[in-house]
Amino acid sequence: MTTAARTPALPDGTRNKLLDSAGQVFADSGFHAATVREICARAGVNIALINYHFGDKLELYAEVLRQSIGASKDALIQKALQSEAPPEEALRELILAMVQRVYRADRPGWHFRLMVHELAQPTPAMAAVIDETMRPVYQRVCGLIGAMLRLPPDDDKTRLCAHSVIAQVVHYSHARHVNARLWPELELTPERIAQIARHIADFSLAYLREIAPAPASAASKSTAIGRRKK
Amino acid sequence: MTTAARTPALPDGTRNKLLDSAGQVFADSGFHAATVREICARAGVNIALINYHFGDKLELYAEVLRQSIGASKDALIQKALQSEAPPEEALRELILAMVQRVYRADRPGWHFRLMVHELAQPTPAMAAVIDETMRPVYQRVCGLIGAMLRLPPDDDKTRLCAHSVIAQVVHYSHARHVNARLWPELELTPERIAQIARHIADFSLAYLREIAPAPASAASKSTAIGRRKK
DNA sequence: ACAAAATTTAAACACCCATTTTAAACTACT
DNA sequence: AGTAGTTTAAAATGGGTGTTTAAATTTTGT
Repeated sequence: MTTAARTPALPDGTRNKLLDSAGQVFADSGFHAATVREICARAGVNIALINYHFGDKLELYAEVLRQSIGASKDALIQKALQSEAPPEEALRELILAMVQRVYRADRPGWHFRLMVHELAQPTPAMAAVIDETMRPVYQRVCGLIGAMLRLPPDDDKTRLCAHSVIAQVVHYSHARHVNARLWPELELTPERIAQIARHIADFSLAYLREIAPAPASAASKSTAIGRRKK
Repeated sequence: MTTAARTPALPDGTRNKLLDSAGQVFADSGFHAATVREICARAGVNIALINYHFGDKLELYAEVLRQSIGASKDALIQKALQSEAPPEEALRELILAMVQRVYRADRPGWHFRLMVHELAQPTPAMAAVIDETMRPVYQRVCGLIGAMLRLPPDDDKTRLCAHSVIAQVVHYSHARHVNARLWPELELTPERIAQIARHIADFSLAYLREIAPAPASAASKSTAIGRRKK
């Protein structure tokens, strides 16, 4: 009945213009405050097109979110997720990739702003976003930490540590405005970003090494941690 | 013109009922999505009263924010801020106070949810909120960590560590919905909250002790020798 | 007690938004 | 040619919004 959403005939048609402008407007104002008029105006298309292509506003939002998820297949993250390095190094790689991703505001800038809106006012679509973009990273972090602590990935201690690591990373994204006011001198040069990632890794690994059981056999790595035991 | 906002005659009049329900509704939905009808309904008063007492919706919001700032004189936080204990213990106290404050959903819970909305869509009022409610805590954390590391409170390393500590605390508030999905088994009993606070303190102090310079006098703590310098 | 002021009420106002509908053009393709 | 898919424009609808009005009520001052 009426006109259902159809698959796009042209890959660069008004449908994509709609998706792009919708991403910006939703990121600026959130789902509720955003208006289809503003979206269509910024896309330079007619208002009726949004109904023709997507059915209604909510479905458009869901599609934007889906696209945002798809774009979140970040190359750095994917590479870090599949690293074969020992847990400690793999965790360092993953932290660096996450921090760099959080701070890359140039291209797909509105992805993270969308996420902050979702935190404030969750929509039914957020569950999918969490499952598809955050859970893989979360499980990987739990897996790495579990390997270091010789604990199952879903152990309480493992998860608490994983949350501590992730918290430090996303903090620089979620609380960006707060940080900007509390620490205005902090410039986000690439070197600075790398330094932050290194700090988070150092900060976290200190505790993980402290409570990790002593390795059974002498590790091949020259990391030489053995001296401190609680 | 019309009827301007007046000072309340009674400390427990409809004006305060309005302020209270407005705080909840604004925290739930944000400024835009919140409706004056919902606010008045929850307060059990007539719709026109919001105009009579505050002029309009925006002025009501500003008043709520002002009250939220004033009410942030949390007893636990204040006590922890003025602790005379040695830095390590004082930091533990402060972390516990912050975590407990974040998770006390019954009474002043909506302050933080208001903050999340401000993160997503900052209003000019946020700067004042940061200065009056967050900066004192931030400076105290920097001071304590600086004392442990023998570094000035505004040193880069000090601030990075302070951000790491604060990030872990506020993460359980900001990313509450995400955590609820990634770790649904996590129940927030008082014991659990205390455990989380303890974990954050342990997690953080491991690194702080590791890089802290050896105390001049022989202390009970085991100090790491890890000679790390920039 | 009585009048004036403050407060509350119910209803309506005026506006904006999303959605749907209408009808007419434009575009391809057979 | 025609035919179906696509785009445009405009209008109407229905619902929700903040705000206002004018009367009713309560409180206050004297």
